Amino acid sequence: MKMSTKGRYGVRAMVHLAVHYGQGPLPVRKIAEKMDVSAKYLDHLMTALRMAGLIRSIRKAHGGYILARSPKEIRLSEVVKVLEGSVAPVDCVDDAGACHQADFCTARDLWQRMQKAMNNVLESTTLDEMAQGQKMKWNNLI
Amino acid sequence: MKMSTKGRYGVRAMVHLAVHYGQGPLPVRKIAEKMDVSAKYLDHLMTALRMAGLIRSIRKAHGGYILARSPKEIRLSEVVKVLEGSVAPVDCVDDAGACHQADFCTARDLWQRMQKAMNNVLESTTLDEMAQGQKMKWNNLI
DNA sequence: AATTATTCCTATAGTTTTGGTAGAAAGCAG
DNA sequence: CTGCTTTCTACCAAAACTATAGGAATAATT
Ligand code: FES
Ligand code: FES
Repeated sequence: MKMSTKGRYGVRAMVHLAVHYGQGPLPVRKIAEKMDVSAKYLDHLMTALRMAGLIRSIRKAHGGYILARSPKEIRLSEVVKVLEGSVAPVDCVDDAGACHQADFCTARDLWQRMQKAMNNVLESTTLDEMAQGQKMKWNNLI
Repeated sequence: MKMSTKGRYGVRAMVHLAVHYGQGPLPVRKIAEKMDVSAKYLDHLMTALRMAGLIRSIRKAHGGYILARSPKEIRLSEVVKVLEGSVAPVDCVDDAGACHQADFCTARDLWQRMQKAMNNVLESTTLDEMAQGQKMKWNNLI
């Protein structure tokens, strides 16, 4: 039940963009530096986020990425979905055909309840909330 | 956020054992047959479940596996934990040292809420409930 | 027009995890 | 001692993950 670095890095990068929302574009290099991860790898994740319409790119010197919408209007469920795919713990939740005996399988009910529980958390959290929380943590340092 | 076949097969195998609880041991071969998966592979999972103390083996002709405790006393959280490890979506939830900046990371709060949500489902479900549900589905066929 | 900092595209590759297979040893009821 | 089962150890192929690399496109700035 682990999330890959795609989801982990991607969410954190989006929080960075949310924290700097309205302050111009943020280049991948800088985000990667702050996060202490490979910029070249983060590149790929940003591409996925861009193609999903969550961020926009400014391709030039001193360009970078900005959120496509206000942080208040981006739910974490969208971000995770782009990077990890559905949060279904097993495929038969989304597609009954994935398991042979799906119609008579109690386990499936359990997976469904798990998915619902996770989705509930992701759906009820916005990037703005996370950005606020992040700023809090930084302020407490002073 | 996918669960591997370990968790998927393992949970289903445990439900089988719960359904036949009190009716003597069930050999891996039969369980695998019912589930339509490789018996040799299921072997490994049963060994893990045995070593965790969830099932007991009877090693002889017409032997097999039985639940170590009543199905009412086995929560799904235990089963999943044995096979998938912690349900933490990322390692830093269980071990703050896993991420460099864990103390100042808002994402970690999100992962923690996700874990809690999942755990809540798994903790509040027993094997007995699943066995009852499974019997229901079968009865409805008639 | 050249410079420059950036995204964007495509390809490659090492490592780990997954999902199995194989074979033989050990236990024990009958 | 035979037959059915678990148990142990080892191995393996394919997929997924986690990158890395090199260069082309873009457009503001000089
Ligand atoms: S239907 Fe997919 S695990 Fe049972
Ligand atoms: S602390 Fe692990 S993702 Fe932030």
